[in-house]
Amino acid sequence: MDTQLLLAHIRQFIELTEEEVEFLEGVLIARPFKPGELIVRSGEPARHLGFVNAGHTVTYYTDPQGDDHVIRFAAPGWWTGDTHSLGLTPVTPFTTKGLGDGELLLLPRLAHQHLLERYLKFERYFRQLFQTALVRQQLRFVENHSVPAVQRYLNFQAAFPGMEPYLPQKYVASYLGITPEFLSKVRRGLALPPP
Amino acid sequence: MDTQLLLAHIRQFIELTEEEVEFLEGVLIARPFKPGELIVRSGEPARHLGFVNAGHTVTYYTDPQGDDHVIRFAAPGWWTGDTHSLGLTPVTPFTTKGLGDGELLLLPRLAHQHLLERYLKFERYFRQLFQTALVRQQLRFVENHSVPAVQRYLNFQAAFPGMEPYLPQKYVASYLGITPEFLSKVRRGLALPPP
DNA sequence: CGTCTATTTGAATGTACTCAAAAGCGGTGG
DNA sequence: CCACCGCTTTTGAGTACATTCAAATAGACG
Repeated sequence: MDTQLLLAHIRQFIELTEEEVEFLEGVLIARPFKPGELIVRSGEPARHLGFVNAGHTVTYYTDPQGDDHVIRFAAPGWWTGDTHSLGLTPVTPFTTKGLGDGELLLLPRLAHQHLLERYLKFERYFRQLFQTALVRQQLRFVENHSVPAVQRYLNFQAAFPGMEPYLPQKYVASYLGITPEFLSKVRRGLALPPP
Repeated sequence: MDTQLLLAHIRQFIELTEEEVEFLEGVLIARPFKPGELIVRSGEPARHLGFVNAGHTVTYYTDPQGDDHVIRFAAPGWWTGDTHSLGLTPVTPFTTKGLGDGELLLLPRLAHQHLLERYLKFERYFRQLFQTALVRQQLRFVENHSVPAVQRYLNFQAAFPGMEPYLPQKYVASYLGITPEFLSKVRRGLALPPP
């Protein structure tokens, strides 16, 4: 199991001892995935947080009408977006799906709890993770009410350079908070603005 | 200084020793506020996280065009929404304003850092705070693209019962992601649906 | 190849916005 | 105490950004 990416990520925030690394590697589960494979399903009780080792993933919420709403994409070196999986409630309303081939490191919810109890230091790591994610999410929320869709699409491309080729457009549309049809028109408008 | 509300809030998540309580009370700053008073201003370097002891507050982001976008309201017993204040960057784009008379307990950014270094346990408290706030924010984000404004308004009333009388409508509108004019029309529509 | 899903395109529609102006409300000072 | 001033809320007309519905086209997969 290759934990290099994850360890490097953690070490950006806290220092790690041998013992901590070993504990961590003992509870992580390597989980390869294939294109379109559902890794964490909405409505399932077995939950874990995923760290992307290779490939890309999308995490989305399925609303009561059955429509999917993308919470976040993840590339190698990122955690997937299903923070709900770590919470107290038995089932998550989020689904995480593989895009293309790749591999995830799964941190089961219980292992996460044991990790935090045993090595309090990890609280700091996750605190910082959630804190920055929260601020980003707040700003993204504001953006969706103050910036038109075309600009949001351009901002998205600037924020995640090189990532778009791996993502189905319907998910990009959902991430931007618009319909796939409208994103198609937005793209057409950007492609031929001169006439 | 009355720290009862805050201590009770913290004790929902972690246990506190005498020493920790004393340290905390030593760094907190009681800050009464008057109607409309700006407590933490957008663009200012001096930053702190606020806990509401009495009254209500609103925290909003001011975009480049000068429009305000409400991130969150706070009632007694809640933290205000300016989590950005705890981050690394020198200035916050968020403003926190008093609604009516009230009092805030301010936790300065540096004191927050000392608190976390000295008593690692508080990392757990804030981790849980941010984690739940993040999930709520994610769900609120989705709601804004899957639910029409009228329903969002009703959801808002259900989620914060009894709070609306304290809040100017223009801020409620901003919280819902609509214009004040449109909220006015939404309310009129709800008031007289029979004809 | 044939099927299934994703994307594109177009027309009609709607939800929410902009702009403008009037009415309401609260606070302040004469 | 009341009149005035500024800000919030209401109302209306016209508009626009984005959606829904429907159908054609393009791609991916077995």
